[in-house]
Amino acid sequence: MLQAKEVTQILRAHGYKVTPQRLAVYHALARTTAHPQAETLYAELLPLYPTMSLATVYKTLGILCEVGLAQELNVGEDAYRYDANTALHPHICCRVCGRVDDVSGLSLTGLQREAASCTGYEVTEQQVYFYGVCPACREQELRDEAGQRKVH
Amino acid sequence: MLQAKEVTQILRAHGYKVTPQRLAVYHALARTTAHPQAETLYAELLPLYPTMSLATVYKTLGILCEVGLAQELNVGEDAYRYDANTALHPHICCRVCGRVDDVSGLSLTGLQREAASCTGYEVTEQQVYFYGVCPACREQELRDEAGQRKVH
DNA sequence: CTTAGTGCAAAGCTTTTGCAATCCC
DNA sequence: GGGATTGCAAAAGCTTTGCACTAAG
Repeated sequence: MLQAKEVTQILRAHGYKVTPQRLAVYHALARTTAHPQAETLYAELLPLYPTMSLATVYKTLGILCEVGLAQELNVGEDAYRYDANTALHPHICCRVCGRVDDVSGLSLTGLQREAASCTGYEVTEQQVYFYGVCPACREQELRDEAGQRKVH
Repeated sequence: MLQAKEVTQILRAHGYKVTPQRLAVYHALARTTAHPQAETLYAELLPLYPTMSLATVYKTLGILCEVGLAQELNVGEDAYRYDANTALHPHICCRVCGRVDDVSGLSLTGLQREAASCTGYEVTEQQVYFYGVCPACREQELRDEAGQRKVH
């Protein structure tokens, strides 16, 4: 998570002005690992910035992605999610509760090189998504099964 | 690409009726490797099935994915794409022309197991997307640069 | 004959856009 | 002070839904 000073420098370096709204969106995003949607960030910011609008959140997220302060995720929901961690890392999404977590410790650089040689593309980015059931929901499922067995 | 007979069996096995529209959508999808969007399939089918509606295409694609005859892709566009190849394989998307190709020959099963052990999730599915510039667009870019040099 | 599916139009959502008022530099 | 940015409301797209009609089994 970068400090306001560094964010300011990066925005200015790309020709963007620095506004309280932009800093607020960046910090709200950088503070969490929940990979929020624009709407969620907006709801979080509204109490602190009562005049903030959802359109501004969207415009700001677009700029943050463009200058490399965030990345956009697409786990297959109706809405995009955003991540202030722009390092190359996979994400994993729980099919039961919908949470999205980072996966750290997987090496993906080899994959990108392989993809380039398989396809002839010049490969510049990648996204890896896993789907399944998170630890909390697995436990819940086990408890549900146990409960059902008692009933029968 | 499965025959109509096999598709019929699979739909029936899941309690779905078999209609000309459903077979048509499946075959239109299975015939191509372009990973079309719903709208594209609809436009392709309209001449042959003049009463086909876009809503039916969407509903049918939903069913095809549910019964395992197709999968949904999300390369980060405004619309979903669909693929009748349901084997686990990555996709690569050209940032210039937007085409989406299959990547074959990458082994991903190890990755899935690693992700499970890193996160504690039970991992059931995965999607891998690469982004870059396709061979045709790379050549075009080279030609454009050469042209520019002549002008100066 | 019964029930599911189709097709149309309208609604629902997320995201973008136009524009006057405001703020950064 | 000048030009970018904000915030509002409306628009734009994709996808879903409600419902009368039709077709599958």
